[in-house]
Amino acid sequence: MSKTIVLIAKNIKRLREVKKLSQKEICAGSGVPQGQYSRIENGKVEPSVSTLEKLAKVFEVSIAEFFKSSDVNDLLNLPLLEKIKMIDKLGKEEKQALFKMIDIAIVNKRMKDNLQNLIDQ
Amino acid sequence: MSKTIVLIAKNIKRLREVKKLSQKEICAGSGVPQGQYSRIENGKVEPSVSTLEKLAKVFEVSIAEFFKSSDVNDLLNLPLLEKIKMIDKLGKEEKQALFKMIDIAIVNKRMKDNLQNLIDQ
DNA sequence: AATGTATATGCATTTTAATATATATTTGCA
DNA sequence: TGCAAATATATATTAAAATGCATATACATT
Repeated sequence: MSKTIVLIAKNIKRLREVKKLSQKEICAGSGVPQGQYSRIENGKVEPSVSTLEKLAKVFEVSIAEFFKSSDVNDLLNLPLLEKIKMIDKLGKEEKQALFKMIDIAIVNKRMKDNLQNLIDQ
Repeated sequence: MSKTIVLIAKNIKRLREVKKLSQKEICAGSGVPQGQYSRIENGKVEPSVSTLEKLAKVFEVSIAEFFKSSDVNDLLNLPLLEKIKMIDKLGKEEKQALFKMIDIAIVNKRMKDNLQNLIDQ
């Protein structure tokens, strides 16, 4: 039982529960047969990308959402962790200043990426 | 040719180029045969989750990375929930400006609707 | 307990990715 | 240009998901 399949399974089940929908409804909206959907929610199969695509549509999320982990242990392996820990030790003002800079960086990066894409097309 | 496959293909190719590695090297590190890897980079196949898992490992990223788009059109088409999440990441000023614009839009719409009602009567 | 609804499982068939292998094609460079 | 490495493609085989369908099991409501 792969870690990733379990992760996908949990995320999909959680999303369905958040929306308070039955499997039947998800299946009607996505075209995925109920039997197969059940197997996916229970991590019995490795759903294909096209299946995930259909499900992402009814859940109104990006497929990336299915792969996001909220498990601390997974985050522990990220190289970023050390940095985050250090940020956490900073004072209130330093932290706020840092976060603002991060935000600006993100926005700028996204704008740059988008511009680049437009140029490339 | 599904949009998602192309997205995955582009992301994987980009990641490899960033790392300046050959397909051969990626394949040695991941266990994915070179032929198959080539097909993936060219959007000829829909890679399975377990294949993506292997690749994510050598690229040192989360699988979610493969599904992220920096295309403006895709950002515009993101499901509402995703958009809200992105808004949430914006800086204070950007957020306030955005909310003001949304308010104005709503007010305008309401005025238009009311006018229409008066006309219809 | 009985009934209806939701979810899980079983099974045969179809479809498609993964693989191994070989080979063709492109690309970079001396 | 010509060679070598990198990348793309071809084919046959294997493995696993998708599907349709049937049915079993769990869950709730009266």
